[in-house]
Amino acid sequence: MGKVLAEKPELRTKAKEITPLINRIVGEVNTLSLSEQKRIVEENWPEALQREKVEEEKKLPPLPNADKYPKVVTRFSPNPDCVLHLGSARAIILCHEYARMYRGKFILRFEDTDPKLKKPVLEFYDRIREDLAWLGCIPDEEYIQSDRIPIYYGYAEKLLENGNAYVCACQPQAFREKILAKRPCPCRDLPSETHMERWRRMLDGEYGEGEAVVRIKTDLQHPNPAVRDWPALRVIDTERSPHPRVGSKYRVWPLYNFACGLDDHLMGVTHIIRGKEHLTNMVRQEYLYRHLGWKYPEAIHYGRLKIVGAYLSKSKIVQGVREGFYEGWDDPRLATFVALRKRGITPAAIKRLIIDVGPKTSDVVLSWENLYAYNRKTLDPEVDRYFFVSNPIQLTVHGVPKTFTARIRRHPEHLERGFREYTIKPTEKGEAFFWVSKNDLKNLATGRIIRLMELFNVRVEEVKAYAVEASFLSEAYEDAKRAEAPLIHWVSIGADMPCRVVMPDATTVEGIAEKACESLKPNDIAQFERFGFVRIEKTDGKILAYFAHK
RNA sequence: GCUCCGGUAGUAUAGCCCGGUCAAGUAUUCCGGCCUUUCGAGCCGGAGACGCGGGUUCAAAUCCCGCCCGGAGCACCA
Repeated sequence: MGKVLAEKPELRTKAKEITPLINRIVGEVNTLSLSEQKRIVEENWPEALQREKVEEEKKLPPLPNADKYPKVVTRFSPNPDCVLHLGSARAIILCHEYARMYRGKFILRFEDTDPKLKKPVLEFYDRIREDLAWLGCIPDEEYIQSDRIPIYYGYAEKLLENGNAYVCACQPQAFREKILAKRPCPCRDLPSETHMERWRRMLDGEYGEGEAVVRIKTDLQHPNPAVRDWPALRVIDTERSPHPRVGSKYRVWPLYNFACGLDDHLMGVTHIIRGKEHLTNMVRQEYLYRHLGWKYPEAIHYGRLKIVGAYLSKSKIVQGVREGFYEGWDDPRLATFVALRKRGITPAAIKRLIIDVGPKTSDVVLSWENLYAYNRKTLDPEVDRYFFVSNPIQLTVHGVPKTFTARIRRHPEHLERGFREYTIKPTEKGEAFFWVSKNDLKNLATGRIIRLMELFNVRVEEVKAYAVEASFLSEAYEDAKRAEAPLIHWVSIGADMPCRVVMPDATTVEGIAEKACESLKPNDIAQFERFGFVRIEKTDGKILAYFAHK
């Protein structure tokens, strides 16, 4: 029914007449058997059974009103008080991606205007730049708000002169009561000369912390009390709380809405992309823009992003690292970019995940599986494969008739990457020794036939606590296939090297890797077959690796 | 409490503005099969969702109303 109307919209007005007709025909068709129906369709409309497949890379929805601006400008504006983590990924990647999509500009702006409560830390300015570079989101321009204080002062004075702002010297509590009652505080209607005078005194240090604040006039009747006459600049005792970059040079510091509001316009930002916790801030800043005769940029407020089991709260991360609960900013339990990088999670995977999630306003709780799936897809064709035996136990094979040479491809689809080669030479008694994983013990029951991958087939004769005895069976892979023997990986004793893998929960797995892992370098990512993807951290004699995922 | 948002399979997303090719598409996950010297990848098949209740309409994931649930904001933080 719907299909008919969709294809022939001119029939819609006659919907009532058509309904019984269609019902009758559908009824008739349904009396036929399924195969009968299929046959008729094949005879008359064979093309109807063709299903086409179109798979395309997911793209971002278009930016609102992008064509109204000569150049799209976005910005990412972190407070340098922590390293960046997955929670920031949405802002960064969306801003950067949209800027690229429209051949616009992507700005990095450090919002370091609170030397007291959210004190910036010098090391993070660079760490944030590094995180961005790793993600491939290099800013076109960079600003630091603590360098721009005089600019903010200039606008403050202008607003004070015009009577669009005032210096409020009320006790915070007294002001609160007034504003909640939708009444002006005593300072609000004082002449602007008085406010200019008070402003001087703020700058001269005659007011202590909390004694005076510049407020932007809004609407006292506004339904949301948080919007009414919001604070724009306050006094901070920078002798006691010096700013890490400019020390105690300034005593009056702008607040978020003032600095951010001014800068977005001053830097020509056309599209603000930030979390929805800033929704009220947009309402507040719109008053500032009105006073200044500016047009507010387009704003997109996306929802919060979480990932199961990981803290994405800066304060928790900072606290955990400072107290030594975490090994550092790159502790594998953390969802910071440095931690993800250490584990071998690629920027490409993060980017695809964020684009997949898009800019919508509802909150999302991501599952790691989604990230892993993208990462696996990126890594699988790229990285080489090796054997790593976790929880090793010794396997002795008896009756090995000759010397075998195993040549194993580094990657099954890329022969040009070469081989790992091992010569298995039996002792005089015909024995050969291997490391195999205790995890495969379930396959090692007595009498069971198993195949050592790319080598030969054996029959398990005896399983002891930390050793397995087996006898040589045959070489041909086909035998193993016929017997439906499990394929397990192995490391030849003597052609091995120790290896430790740090898991995402910071526990470690001890094991033995094949000798060919010598060619791995720090930062390489490898696939340990039947174990998972790992990033190599250290290789001096003993390998240290971090586990990404299966 | 007040002021705003939001709710499609386990997870994420498309569709909603402009009702009908939606008995809801895609990715991942899980389960089977094929292929393959990995439990990986690939291919094929299957499982699994419109928060609830009313209304409007020939027709509702889509429009309207009520409810439920979730989130954010309510700082001299960003």
